[in-house]
Amino acid sequence: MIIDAARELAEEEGWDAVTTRRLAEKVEYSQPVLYSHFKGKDAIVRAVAVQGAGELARQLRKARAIRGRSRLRAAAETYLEFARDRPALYDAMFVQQVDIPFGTPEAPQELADAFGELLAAVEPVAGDRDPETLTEVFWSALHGIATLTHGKRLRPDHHEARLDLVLGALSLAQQEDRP
Amino acid sequence: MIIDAARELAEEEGWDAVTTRRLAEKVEYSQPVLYSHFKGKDAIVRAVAVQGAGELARQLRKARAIRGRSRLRAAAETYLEFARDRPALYDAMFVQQVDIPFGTPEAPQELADAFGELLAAVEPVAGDRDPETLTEVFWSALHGIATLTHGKRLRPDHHEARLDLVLGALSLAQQEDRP
DNA sequence: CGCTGAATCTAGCACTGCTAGACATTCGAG
DNA sequence: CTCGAATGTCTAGCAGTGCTAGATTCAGCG
Repeated sequence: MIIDAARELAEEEGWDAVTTRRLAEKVEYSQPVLYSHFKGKDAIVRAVAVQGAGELARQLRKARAIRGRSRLRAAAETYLEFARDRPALYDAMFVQQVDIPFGTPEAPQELADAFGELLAAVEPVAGDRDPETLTEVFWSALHGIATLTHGKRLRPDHHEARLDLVLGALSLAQQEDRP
Repeated sequence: MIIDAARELAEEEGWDAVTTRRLAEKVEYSQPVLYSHFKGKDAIVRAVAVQGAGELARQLRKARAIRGRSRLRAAAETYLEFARDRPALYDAMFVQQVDIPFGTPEAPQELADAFGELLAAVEPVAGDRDPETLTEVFWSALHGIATLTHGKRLRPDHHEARLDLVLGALSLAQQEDRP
């Protein structure tokens, strides 16, 4: 309930508006109650982030239904749409430095799932390249585009072209298509 | 002087430690003096960011001396080293949402210069791809790697491999090398 | 000397995350 | 059925934040 309220508040007015007092007001409890359920504000943000990762993994999984050549594109578009449509959620997951363990075994399942979905989309085009490392590169490119776009640091009307270039550069098939 | 103090404080203890009071103490003035020179804390951060962009542009320019096939690599390594060695500066420039105009003509010269350096490094390998858009993609990939690495979200011991994959994917030469 | 205007200061506002201690309610043992 | 203990919640407060109003100091100039 606290997590949902925090997420809604962040999505409506941004994380700056998520103060312990406003959050307490929204869940209709007094402020200190939050601290009996979470260690602090960071822990709440972390919980929202993990929940968001589950949501992202689910959406990527749906996109996975689209097979064949456009599967990498489907994953990329899904990822970028998620970042665009849920900016506050994306922020908590990947921008704010909430120290969630990532690579390690004690990383939340939701995060591992999301990465796994990306990996599954990348694997078919990996060729002789290491799939995990290539997925990290794919993810980095998407993350860079997502955050720089959100910060209005890329030309807005070249989004499609950028995506085409990323996919073209990463996928072997496209490379072989080149004359 | 205020800008330098802010940058030093941020580089030593992170942006969280940069409060108007501590900053005032460091420059040996009282707090309100800051507001007669800058509109607010954001303006100070923005000034530090612009200064940082100039620094990045200068380092990229030095790297430009290295010609030929490895020029793209030199730019990428320089960029990532800057992000790694000056994390606070990088944060102000590209992570915190300080609303600096980016694409528009009234963007600070320093930023245009930095982007221009990346563009110059990308152009030789662009082929029939649009150089500006490809530079945006290159930048996004580097930015993604920089921020995800800083947030401990990528496997630390695969940095070189990731860089190789990015350069291999973007450069036409490498593509033609492929059997 | 007297004045003006710029520069600087002290004091304070409304807010933040977080916590100590008081209070109420509920539950289990006798 | 009673009564102590445990649980949950509250009010009040601390130290810190960005920012500002108003008082004060001090230089240069007529």
